[in-house]
Amino acid sequence: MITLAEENYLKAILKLSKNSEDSVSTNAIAEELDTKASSVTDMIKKLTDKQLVDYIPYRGVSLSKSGLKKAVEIVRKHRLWEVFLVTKLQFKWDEVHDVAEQLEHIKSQKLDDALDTYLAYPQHDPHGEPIPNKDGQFPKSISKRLSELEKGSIGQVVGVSQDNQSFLKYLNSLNITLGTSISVIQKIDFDDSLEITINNKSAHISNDVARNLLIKQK
Amino acid sequence: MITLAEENYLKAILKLSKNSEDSVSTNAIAEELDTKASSVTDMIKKLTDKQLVDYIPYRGVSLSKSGLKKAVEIVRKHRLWEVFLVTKLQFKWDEVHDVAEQLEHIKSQKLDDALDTYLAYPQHDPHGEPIPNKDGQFPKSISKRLSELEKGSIGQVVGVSQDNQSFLKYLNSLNITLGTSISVIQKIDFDDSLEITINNKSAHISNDVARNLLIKQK
DNA sequence: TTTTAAATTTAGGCAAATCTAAAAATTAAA
DNA sequence: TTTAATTTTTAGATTTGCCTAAATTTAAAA
Repeated sequence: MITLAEENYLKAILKLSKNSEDSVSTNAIAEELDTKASSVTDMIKKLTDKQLVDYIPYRGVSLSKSGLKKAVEIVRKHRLWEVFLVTKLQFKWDEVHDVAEQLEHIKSQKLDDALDTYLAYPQHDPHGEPIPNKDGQFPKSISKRLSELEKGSIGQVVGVSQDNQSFLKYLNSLNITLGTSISVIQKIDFDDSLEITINNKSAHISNDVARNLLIKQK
Repeated sequence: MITLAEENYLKAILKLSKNSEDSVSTNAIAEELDTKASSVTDMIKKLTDKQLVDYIPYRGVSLSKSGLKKAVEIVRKHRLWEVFLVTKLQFKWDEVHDVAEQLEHIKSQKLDDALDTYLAYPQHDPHGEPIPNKDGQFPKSISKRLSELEKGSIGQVVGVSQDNQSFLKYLNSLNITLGTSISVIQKIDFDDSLEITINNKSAHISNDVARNLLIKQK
């Protein structure tokens, strides 16, 4: 049996290895989970015993095959529940995270399947993040990060790659939501920030924000 | 913050005090939760510290006002989720218990409310058990236990007061489900068992079973 | 009313998941 | 290439929820 704490570690490792590829440092996990490095070392040993991760002391951890499968499963459940909350229960896209964080740990294969069917096999969650299918395959991405677009490009917001409350609230304040049309006016070399127009009104956003906005180009 | 284990104890105490009224014995709780009496004593002390129960050593426990509120809230969530699973996700009535047992611990007032609304404020779960409303009030019962009916009475099954898998499977084998028409042919004094007809086919059931069948009389 | 049986509590321990403080290993800097 | 700084691990504790075995209290029986 895999515990709730273990599931959260697997999820964190998956998230971190997405950005940097391959093995993840103890400190990075500690920060992600808001805990201490020593606690992470302890838990990693347990996960190693269960063969959910590969671990070389002082060198970092990576998910094993079964660990990856488990982690993807949790991500899948998280995103399916987010779809449920928004499309069926009328939650706003910035209200779903904490609840989905709990629901993702419910253990029932039958429930997962039934929910997927009920929601008509969605491929993206309310933030535009891809939902892996039953076999753990992610749908092909049709989007780029706003930070990767050329000057003069035009596109629509199809997602975000970070769903914390404060980021989503900031987007709301900029009048950016799913479907919002954005064009790149100017790219500032100095700090990689961007001059853009949002529904034809101009604005200035940091690279940090641009990197987390997923755009489907016109 | 109230833990998962604590919630399960509150629920157990509520369930047990429903049948016998007032204070509940350590042993009864241990049996209900499939644990040891000494563990129960430990936990009861914690619940006492949190003022969720009233406790007199060697004399038993009862729910305090806030403990009762909490316990009813959990029951409410359990039953709402059961309705969801059956009416939206097409679960069978004997498949929902274990999953609802997990879902009942999700903490989100907003979710509870939204689910209730989404399900159109149901008053009974798929087993016919009453669902308390937001304020903890149970709907008035329109049913009697089959064991309480007079010889010659006729009625329809509107619920069961025990939703464990084996009981529900037994009912299925007798062709008893919600809405099934039952009439009492004979009451056997010796063991309080009953001769009945189920959709006009005769059968013999124990008092144990009859006590857990909720009937709406014609 | 003693004695016996049953129920309950206490004492002492264990595993999971965390922490702080100290030690060891790795990386960066002089 | 030593030294210093950073990262990581180990050691030793703590809390939660549970256990077994022994002691205590209450209830039942002789």
